[in-house]
Amino acid sequence: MDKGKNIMATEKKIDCVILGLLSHEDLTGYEIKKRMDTALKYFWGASYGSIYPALGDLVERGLATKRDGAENGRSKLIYSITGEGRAYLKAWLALPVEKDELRYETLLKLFFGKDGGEGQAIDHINAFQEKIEKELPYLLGAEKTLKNVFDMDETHKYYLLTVEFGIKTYEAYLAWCKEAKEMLGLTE
Amino acid sequence: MDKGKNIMATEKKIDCVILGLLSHEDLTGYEIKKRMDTALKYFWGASYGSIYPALGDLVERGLATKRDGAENGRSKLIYSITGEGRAYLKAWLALPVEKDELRYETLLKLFFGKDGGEGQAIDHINAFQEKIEKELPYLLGAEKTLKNVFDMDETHKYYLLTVEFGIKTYEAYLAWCKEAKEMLGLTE
DNA sequence: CTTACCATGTAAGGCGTTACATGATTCA
DNA sequence: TGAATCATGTAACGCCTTACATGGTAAG
Repeated sequence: MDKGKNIMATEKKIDCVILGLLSHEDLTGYEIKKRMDTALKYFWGASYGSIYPALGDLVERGLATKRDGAENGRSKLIYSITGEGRAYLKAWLALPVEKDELRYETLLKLFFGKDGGEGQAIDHINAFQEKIEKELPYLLGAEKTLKNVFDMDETHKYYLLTVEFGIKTYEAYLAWCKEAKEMLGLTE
Repeated sequence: MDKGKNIMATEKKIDCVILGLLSHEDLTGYEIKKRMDTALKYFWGASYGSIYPALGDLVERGLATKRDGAENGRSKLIYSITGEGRAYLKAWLALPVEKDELRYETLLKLFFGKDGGEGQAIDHINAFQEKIEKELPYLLGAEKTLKNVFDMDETHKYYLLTVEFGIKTYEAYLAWCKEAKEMLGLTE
């Protein structure tokens, strides 16, 4: 229940992500979801079903505040981080990382690939490759954009770091796809 | 509820992993867990709390059978895959991959790294790097072993494929760690 | 003799997704 | 006028981990 130096109750990751986003700018739940689907998508995801309840919690616990930001009849709730929220975020950032987790169904299917046959294994690799090839350009685009604002905003340097991670791993994935198909092709 | 060409009720991944392992050899629940903690650990994990109940289900559904394999007083339940189990596994392998998912808390903390400061960001990167450096030798060892049995057993070719994936990505991770620290060091 | 490993399981609870429900506005 | 996007939320359910509970054996 208590992990030693950890003073924080139970840092739910969703809370931390939201607070992190709010620490940069005020946002609506909808906008938070959009950030998750773009900037964070390569290493973290969340659905409305977890975002909205979390926002309610955050406000209740005094880590964020909610205000009405309706514009010409379109209802909108804008959230801001509080001082306590910033303190909470800072405390979480100081804690060591608990878990980095990768769950690739593609690798699972490949591991048992013998039972499905070579052609099927290659199909799975191709599907994987296409997905990566489709996403890589977005990362490359983000890299270019971010490098231009490099010394305009410190925040972007950290963002760039995660983009570089995505690019490097995606490129490694593509190299693997090529090799893997060759390996399978050799013995057919 | 129904994903088109998918005849299978709801292919729970845990069932598929277990069937996959059982398709290679008969195993106890304990041994299945060990496989997950070694060979599969780089891309899939599971706890006893999910393995044992799943094994029970599999037997109930006729996809596996259970037999007593007690040895000198040590109780042991050995599971085997059935013909239906093999058919189920084959059907699952033929379906397209639904989701490959990566959740790296390290990247999350880095994304919001500005709020924690440069030193902290570097600490997180170093911790990540150490973890990778500790695990890479196991993958390299597995690679060597597998390459020796390459044409002895077709099954091992597929296993090798996943090991190569691990090696390639881990090497990319290490390259990124180096670059990331340089990037942070530059502007201090 | 005690630590590590072998071995099986359950119960509670956490965390999150999917699907549902609703409704306004903007753009083509 | 219809589709896409903006916008907020709930309910059901699924899936899994953690912690608990138990007990035998092998090795040092």
